[in-house]
Amino acid sequence: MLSPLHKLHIRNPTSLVCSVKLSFYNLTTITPPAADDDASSLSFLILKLDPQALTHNLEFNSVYWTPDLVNKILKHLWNHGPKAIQFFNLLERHPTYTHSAASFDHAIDIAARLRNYKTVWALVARMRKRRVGPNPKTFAIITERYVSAGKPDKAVRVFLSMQEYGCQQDLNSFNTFLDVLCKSRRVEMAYNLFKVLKRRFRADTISYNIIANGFCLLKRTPRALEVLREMVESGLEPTLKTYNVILNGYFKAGQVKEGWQFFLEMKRRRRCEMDVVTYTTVVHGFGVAGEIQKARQVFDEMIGLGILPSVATYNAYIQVLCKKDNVENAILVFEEMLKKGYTPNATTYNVVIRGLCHVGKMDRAMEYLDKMKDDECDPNVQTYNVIIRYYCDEGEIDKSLKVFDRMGNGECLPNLDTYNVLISAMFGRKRSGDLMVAGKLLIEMVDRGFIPRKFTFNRILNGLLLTGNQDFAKEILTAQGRCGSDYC
DNA sequence: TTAGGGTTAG
Repeated sequence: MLSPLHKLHIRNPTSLVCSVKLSFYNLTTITPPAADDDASSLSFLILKLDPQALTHNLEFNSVYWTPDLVNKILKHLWNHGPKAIQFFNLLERHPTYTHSAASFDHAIDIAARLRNYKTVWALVARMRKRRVGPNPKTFAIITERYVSAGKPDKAVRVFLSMQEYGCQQDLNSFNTFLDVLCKSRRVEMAYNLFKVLKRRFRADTISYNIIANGFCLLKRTPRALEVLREMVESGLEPTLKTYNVILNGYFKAGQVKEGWQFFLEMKRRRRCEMDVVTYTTVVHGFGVAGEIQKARQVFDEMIGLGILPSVATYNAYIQVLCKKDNVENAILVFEEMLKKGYTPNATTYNVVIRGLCHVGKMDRAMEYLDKMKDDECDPNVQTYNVIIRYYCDEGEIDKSLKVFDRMGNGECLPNLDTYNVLISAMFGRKRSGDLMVAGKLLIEMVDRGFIPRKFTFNRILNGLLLTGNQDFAKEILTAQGRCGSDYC
């Protein structure tokens, strides 16, 4: 059955609205699960229309809304937070459809990323009122956002208050929160909390692995080993994952010799089986250290032992070949991967594209971008960012703007990095008009909920005042005013 | 989304 939304692939907003109305009115039966196309067409419509127009044009009662469709749309609108929240709120007034817990979680994540905590807590309250949450995942999201916004103390308070919101706390939520702190490099804080609460939550191997991995991320392998000693003393046995954490820790800290010794030790002790993650860690570790021969040897060894490489293994191997060997050799491995029947993912393409860009083969990088579409592997924001960045570095601003336009027309919205790279590039080239483009990009990014650095505002404002463009400078100042109260 | 391996470039 052809989706009723199939006609939405029209880039002209006016005709788009008409086709939506027509197709929605024709809709009488229950639609099949949301196709990606439906989600992107609806996202495109939501982006084009202001909320009022949306209420009038989008026939909410006629679309067969499902949590799956709503989640897909929220994902599409990830880099346009204000629109995503408007859409979510609009749909919340729907007469029959009610949001799922997962959709609430998405919306909460988006609001928290915009640092709009008032909305976050309002959503939590609504979630509770409708009896769909909040759940441990909701709190994982909220605490993670507080930590990454530089408010780890607030995150701890939120974690400790979970029960007041009717959300049960257990070892899982404890471990999740420890991991949130560790991943944001607040490892000491995580460790202190761990010491205080480990008895209450009956900390397990996973808790210790999380803390050890945190210290490894900080390249503090000795501290990680200390944590594991503590673990053994408390009567818990290390697992393969524990060993993989330490192995990775050595390589991350640049202790290649120690890593290799540890790997041999794991091999020697038969009781410790090794898996694809172990091998991927070592291939990547040697590669990053520039020891390509060793990386290749370990890669071959794993195949010889019958341990199947995963797509991640190939990605790691291809990446280090690009960086420390030769992009053509990396492409040979990419081709070999295809021959063996693997399906490359966006990361695979991204590392190859980056490799090509890095040696100035921009045309071939663009070919791979097209190839992604043919292979039904959607380019993501990182894909575009790499190409835009390298075009900018080469001074090919017009080409990078062309790629940027492709994003705007397609299914991938630019993120903070995209805007920062483009705006900086506008200052590298002393051409009249560039300042205006930079200013327009700046306003667009603010409208989409991104917060530019103060430096960026000042740079553009100074330029505009020097060229006597007072009116546009005022517009920029208004945009700056919309950046929130805790802006600095 | 209870833990371990793979994305930019600096």
